[in-house]
Amino acid sequence: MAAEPNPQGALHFWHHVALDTVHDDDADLSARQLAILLTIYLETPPHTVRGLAGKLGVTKPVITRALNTLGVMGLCARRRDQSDKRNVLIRRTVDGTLYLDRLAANLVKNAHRLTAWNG
Amino acid sequence: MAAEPNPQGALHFWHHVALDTVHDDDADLSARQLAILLTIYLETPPHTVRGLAGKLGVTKPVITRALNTLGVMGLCARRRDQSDKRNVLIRRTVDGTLYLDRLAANLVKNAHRLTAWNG
DNA sequence: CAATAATATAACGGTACCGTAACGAAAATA
DNA sequence: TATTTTCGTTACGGTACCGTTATATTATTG
Repeated sequence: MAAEPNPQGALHFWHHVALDTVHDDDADLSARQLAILLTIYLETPPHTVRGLAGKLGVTKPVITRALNTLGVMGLCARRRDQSDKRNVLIRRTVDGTLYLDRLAANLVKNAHRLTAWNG
Repeated sequence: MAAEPNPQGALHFWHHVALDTVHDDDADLSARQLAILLTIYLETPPHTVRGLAGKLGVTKPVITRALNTLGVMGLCARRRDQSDKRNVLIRRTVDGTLYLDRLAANLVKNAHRLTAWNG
């Protein structure tokens, strides 16, 4: 097998990850929602609506709506910033951590396909 | 750096890929649509609505709607099966190939993050 | 204190998805 | 030939997203 990731392997990798994601319908997040969720969990706090909107290059209502959905799913939570009450700070949750743990496991499980010359 | 893919690296990898995907809004495909597209391009033809529905574990109208969207985007095309005119066969297109080429390049570009111990 | 700016959200119209159910066309079967 | 089965699509009601615009709340500035 090849040692380096290659385009063909990358597509097979993505294919299996996507099939797993679709199959065990954990939560059908859009690309934007997932990008927001990962930003919250991987980048250093604090996270605000404005900050997330700027980082993703979308408008603020997009972030508000995504946080509504993610909040209902229990994947993150909101809290008023007490030092500047215009701000809303986004907190992580246990369920969100578990969700990303499952996603990470799915990725690691399929990672070997990246370097395969065919699949 | 670590030699093996690990959960933390996997999430950072996915984060960068998602941000790239959101930023250059090539086409905002859902997880299902992308799974369908990859199945069409990576698995051996012929592909039918029923076959795709079974493989992804979804209903046929889901496939029909996804093919409508992918067709409008030019990422795949439909053709009547002349030997059994109830069937619709899904064909690949040049634009679909180019789209997946870009996706693969994005994945390969970020693949090194999978094995990083932190990001 | 009054006026302005900044923040997040709500409201609006439009679009697209979902699952279920019904439908027409074609094939298989009796 | 008449009936049943299979296949893909359409229709329906419901939900959620999008971008734009307007609003309420809070800070800041004059």
